[in-house]
Amino acid sequence: MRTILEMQKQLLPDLMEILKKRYTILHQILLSDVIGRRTLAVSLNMTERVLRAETDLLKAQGLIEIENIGMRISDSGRKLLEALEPIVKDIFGLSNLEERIQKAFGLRKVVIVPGDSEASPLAKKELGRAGAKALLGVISSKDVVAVTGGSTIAEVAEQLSPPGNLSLKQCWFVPARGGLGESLEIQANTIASGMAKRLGAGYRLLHVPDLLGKEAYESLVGDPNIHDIVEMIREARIIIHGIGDAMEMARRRKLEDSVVQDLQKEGALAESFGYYFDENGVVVHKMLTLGLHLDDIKSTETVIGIAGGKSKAKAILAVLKFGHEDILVIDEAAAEEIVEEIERSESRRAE
Amino acid sequence: MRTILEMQKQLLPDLMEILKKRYTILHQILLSDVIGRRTLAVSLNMTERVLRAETDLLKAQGLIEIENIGMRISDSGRKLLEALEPIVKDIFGLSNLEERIQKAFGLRKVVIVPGDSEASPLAKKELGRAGAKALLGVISSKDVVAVTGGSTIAEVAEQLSPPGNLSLKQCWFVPARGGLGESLEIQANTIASGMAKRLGAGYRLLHVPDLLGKEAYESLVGDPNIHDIVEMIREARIIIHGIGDAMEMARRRKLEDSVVQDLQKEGALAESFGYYFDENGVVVHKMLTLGLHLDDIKSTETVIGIAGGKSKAKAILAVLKFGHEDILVIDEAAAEEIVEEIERSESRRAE
DNA sequence: TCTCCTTGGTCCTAAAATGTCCCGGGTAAA
DNA sequence: TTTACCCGGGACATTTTAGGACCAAGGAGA
Repeated sequence: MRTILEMQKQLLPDLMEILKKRYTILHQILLSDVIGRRTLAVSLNMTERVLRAETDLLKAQGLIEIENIGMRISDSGRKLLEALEPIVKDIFGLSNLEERIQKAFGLRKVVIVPGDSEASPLAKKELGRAGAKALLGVISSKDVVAVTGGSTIAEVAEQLSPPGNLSLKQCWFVPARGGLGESLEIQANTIASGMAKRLGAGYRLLHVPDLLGKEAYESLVGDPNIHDIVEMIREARIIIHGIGDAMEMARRRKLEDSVVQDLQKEGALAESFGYYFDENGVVVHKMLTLGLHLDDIKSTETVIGIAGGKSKAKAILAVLKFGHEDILVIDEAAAEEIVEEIERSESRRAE
Repeated sequence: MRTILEMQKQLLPDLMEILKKRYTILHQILLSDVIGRRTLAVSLNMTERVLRAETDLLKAQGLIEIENIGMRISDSGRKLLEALEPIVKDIFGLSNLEERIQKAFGLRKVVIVPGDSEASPLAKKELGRAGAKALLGVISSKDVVAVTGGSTIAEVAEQLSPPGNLSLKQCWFVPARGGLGESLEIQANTIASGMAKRLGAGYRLLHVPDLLGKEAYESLVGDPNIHDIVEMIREARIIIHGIGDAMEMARRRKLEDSVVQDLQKEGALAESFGYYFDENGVVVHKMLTLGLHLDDIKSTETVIGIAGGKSKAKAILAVLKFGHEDILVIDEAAAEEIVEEIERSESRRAE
C-alpha cells in the first residue's frame, strides 16, 4: 500500500518541505527550552520574518507558547514531535541509513539523528537525547550500567530524565573503567554520578589515579573496596560508551610521545573505554587501569555506542568491526560517511 | 495512537485546506468526465484564474489530461482520488458523522458524501456513485437484488459499472414492488433493467397497473407468471431503496385526497418501497401492489438505503427507526440534520 | 540600575496571486 | 457546409501577500 504521505505528495508537491521545516522549528524550540525569535532564526538559518510567520502559526495551533520571555514548546507540541519523529526520519531519509548500517553489522538497533553534531551544538544535544532515549529503552529496574567519559556521553547524561513508569532506585551507575586522563566534567565518574542523580538511581565510583604504575596497579587490585566495585562494573548488564578518534584521544589524554608513536605505527584509529582499535577492529593498545576487560564487553548484554561527527566516522567503523556493539546512536554526518565506506568495501568485494 | 492525519492537521492546517480544494477539483473533473475550465469554475464557485492555477498543477502532476476539448481525469488521478477518499473524508469531518450515525442505529455501514444533493446535481451524482460502490461491495455472483424507484436510485443505476473481478451474469435485478405511480424514467422496473444491463446481469420485471382495485389484485396474484416473479422478489438477498418524504411522494403519485388526509392524520413522514412510516418508524399506510412484504424486508440480508438532501433528514430518520437498514448512503446535508436530531433526543433522555 | 533580549507593531518593496479579457482553434449542432 | 459555442492558453493590469528591515515597550537577570 502506498503511504498516506505518498498520496498527499501528489496533490501537495511541497508538503514534505513544509512539514520538515515546521518540524525542525518545533524541534529546535523543544531542544532550546525557551528561545527568542531572533536567536532561533539565526540558528535555523532563516530570516526573522519567515520564522515569525511560522511561529505565529505554531502558536495558533497551540503547539508553542509565546511569552515575553521567549517561546517554549507546549505539551501538545511535545507530544506531536514525539509522534512525528518516525515520519520525519523517513522524509530525511535517515530510516534508510539506519537500516543499512544495522544490517551491515548485525546490530540490534541503529538510531541516526539529523545534522552534524560537530558543526551544531543543537545536533549534539539531539544526539544526547537520542542516546538517553536508547538507554531508557533498555534499562530495567535492577540493572548495573557502566558508562565511559567523553563529551558526547556527558550530553547524554544532561538529557536524561526519569521514565514515568519505572523506578530505577535499585539501579547502579558505575564508570566503565578507572581514571583515563579526561578532564573532570567529562570523566566517567562524573557522568556516572550525574546520570544516577538524574534517574534517582545509585552510583559507585572508581577513583584510580590517571597514570598508574605497575606496582600501584597491583596494590590497588588487591584492595577489597576497589575489588568490590570492580566486580560490580564487570557484571554490568549495560554499557554506554562514546567513541573517539585514537590520535585525538591520545593527545587529549597527554599520552607519552613514545606511546603515541606506537599507536600510529599500529594504525590505531579508534578509542573506546580505554582500548585502542585499528581499522579492522583489532585492539592494538590498552590503557593500564581497572574496570571492564575486553572479555566483559564481549559478554555484556547491551552495549550502546554513541558518537557523532563526520570525522568520527572512521573510528565508529573500527569499533563496529570490533563487533560487540548492540545499539548504535550516531548523527547524520557520521552515518553518511559510514554508509559510503560500506558501499566502497562492498564494491571492492564484488570485483 | 494518533493517526498521521491528525498530526498533519495540527502542523499543516493550511495544507489540509489546499488538499481539500484540490481533491474537490479533481473529484469534480472525475464526475464530469470532460469539462472546460470556465464551466468548472462556475460549478465550483471559483474564479477562472485560481482554478487555472490549480489545474495547471494537477496537469503537471499528471493527474489530469488537458486537451483542446477540455480536461479529463487521468488514470493515476482516478487512482489517487480513490485512495485519498478516506483521508479527505476525515478532513471534511465526515468520518465522525458516519461513525455517529452508524453507532446510533446499529448499522453495518454508513457512507456520507460531501455536499447537498438537493442543491447540487454533482453532489447527487456523487451520492449515486457512493450507492453504486456500496452495492458492488456486497453483491456476489448469484444474488437477487430488489430495487425501488426514485431519482436517487436512478442515479445509482447511472453510476454503476461492472466490477473487474466478478461476473454478475447469474445475478437478477428485480423491482421491489409493482407499479407505484412513478414516472417512467424513475420507475423501479426501468431502474432494475438499467442496472442489470450495466452489470451484465439478468432482470425480470413486474408489470402491475398503478391503481389496482381489490379484484384485479386478487386475479393478478393468482397468475402463475406474476406469482413466479413475486417469489423471486421476495427471496432477494439485497434490497437497494430510496427514501422519500411522505407528503411529497403522495403528491407525486397523485394519491386521492382522502388518502393524503389519512396519511397526514397518521403523521406519515417517510415513504419507502410503497410503505409509509411515521416519525417512530411505524408503518401507517401501504400501497396496494405486489412484491416485497414488510416481513421480507425484515429478513433480507442486506438492505441498502440511499437518500440525500436536508429536507429528507426527517424521512431518513423515520426509516432508520423502522430498524431494518444495514447500509445507509446519504449526503452531508442530511447527515448533519440527522446527527443534530440524535443529539437532541440524547439530551432529552439525559434530562 | 542598567543592559540585553524578548515580542509585537509598522512600513515598504518585490513578487506572487488573481481578475479580466481576448484569440485562434476545434466541436457539435443546425 | 455554416454557425455558434466552448475550449485552452496568452496577456496584462491590479490586488494581495510575503518578506525584509526597523523600532518601541517591557521584563529578566546581571
